[in-house]
Amino acid sequence: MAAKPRPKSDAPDASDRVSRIREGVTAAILEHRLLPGTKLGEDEIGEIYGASRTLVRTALQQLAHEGIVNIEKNRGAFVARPTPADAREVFEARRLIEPTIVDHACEAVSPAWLDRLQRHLAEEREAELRGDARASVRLSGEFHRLIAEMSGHSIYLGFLKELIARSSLIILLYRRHDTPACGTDHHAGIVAAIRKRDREAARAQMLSHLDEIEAELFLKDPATDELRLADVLGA
Amino acid sequence: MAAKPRPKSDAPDASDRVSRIREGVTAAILEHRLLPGTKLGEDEIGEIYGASRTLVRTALQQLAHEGIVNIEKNRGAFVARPTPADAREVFEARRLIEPTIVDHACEAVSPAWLDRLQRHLAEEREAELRGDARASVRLSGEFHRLIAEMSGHSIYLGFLKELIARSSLIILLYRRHDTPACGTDHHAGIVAAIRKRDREAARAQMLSHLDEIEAELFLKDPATDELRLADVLGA
DNA sequence: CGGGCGAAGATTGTATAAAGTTTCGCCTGT
DNA sequence: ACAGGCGAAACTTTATACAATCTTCGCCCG
Repeated sequence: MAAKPRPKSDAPDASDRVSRIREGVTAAILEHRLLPGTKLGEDEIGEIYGASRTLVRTALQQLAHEGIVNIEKNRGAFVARPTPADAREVFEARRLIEPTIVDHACEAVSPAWLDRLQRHLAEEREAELRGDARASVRLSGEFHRLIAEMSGHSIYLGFLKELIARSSLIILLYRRHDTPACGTDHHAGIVAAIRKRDREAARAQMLSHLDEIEAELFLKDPATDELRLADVLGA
Repeated sequence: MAAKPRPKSDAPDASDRVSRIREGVTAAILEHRLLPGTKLGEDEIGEIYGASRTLVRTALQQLAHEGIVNIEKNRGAFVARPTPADAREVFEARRLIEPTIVDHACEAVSPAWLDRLQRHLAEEREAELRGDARASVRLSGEFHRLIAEMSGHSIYLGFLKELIARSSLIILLYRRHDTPACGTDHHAGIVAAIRKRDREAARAQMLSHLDEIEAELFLKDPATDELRLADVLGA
């Protein structure tokens, strides 16, 4: 009669070693410590985490499936370098999915969740105040993921995790100015709408928030090899 | 000028050995030759494909990420058994994403694509006529994937591939009657709308098509262990 | 005769070693 | 001096061997 814990396949924070590697590398990419194009050698990572290449390889394959790492046959794994076309696709998908997610989040609202959101906003403000760009980037993505968790839809959550990870890379590559990745004010507005259970307002604010993020990107179209090279040299 | 400078990480039909295993197992699951709950032993599969466990393991991990296989620690891999709650999430996601996909497909329409769709419809009708249930199930899913490919959005395509695979399992588990998985007529109607570039009609038809599929499912809620057992014995 | 304990078997998780491929430096020939 | 090719080093890929874990079946005890 056990209630069936049912850890499912992709337990969010499984404490096994491959998850530690995956989350470590993910954090490094999302906080922009690892730049797009960086080679991720198996020995190198294995040394850092004290694991054999078998585990590292598993973690890298998962990251490849999430789209933030490219694995080239017989050449190795590299931090992904999304093209402008990729960027447009990612943001189009987010504009489609995230309004629906906040909609559901409005129905799942509870004091515990509101508290959690409030604490997150405080964390974001704090990071922004002390000018910690890395923490800001990470927290900014976590806000969106938090709302997806709140919605209770595991499929949307899985999709969005992928989209957020890719977005972080895109923002790094194509942001015009060094403005904060997401406006904390927008996030506060979204939380306010959720608190009032105003689904329409929440949808609208989420949509305009995403539009604003994308508007700050400079998505030049051709992305020819020459321009790519120029990017690398400039970086 | 090279049309394909980068094969990307998840090439759809890479001809390496792990892809062969993955596609073989996927096909078996999607054609309902492997039933939910079936254990997928590593040695067993490795023997079949003449590969070592390393490659089998890689393939199984990919399938786990796609959601059609569950990997339980120290126990092995099993064909996934989606719950009714999973089923509702999958179809909600499809209702959100697929109308947008056909919308884009309408803009990408070309004689070559129309021909491809037409040939696919013929294949579906043929399979249905000769009562080949396995081929029908497979082709039915491939129709939706074809439209996603047509839309040109690789992210939507990736998401939908996952959703289609899970849908196939869901339909197997929860279908009321032995009706064909998808009405071929509906597919023909959708193609007609695409040909006319009537985006609104295409969206509407796709939506009602999905509604109809879900309506034929019997998503009992509790899914207690006793009922599960009854399912197995009945199958 | 039923239930619990325990050892044997089987299966997965992990590490290490062998094999194949790519890349880059170096050398030779023109 | 430069272009082209040869070769070694480094890396990924694949296979195999070892360790840890779970399952199963038999046996003993109540």
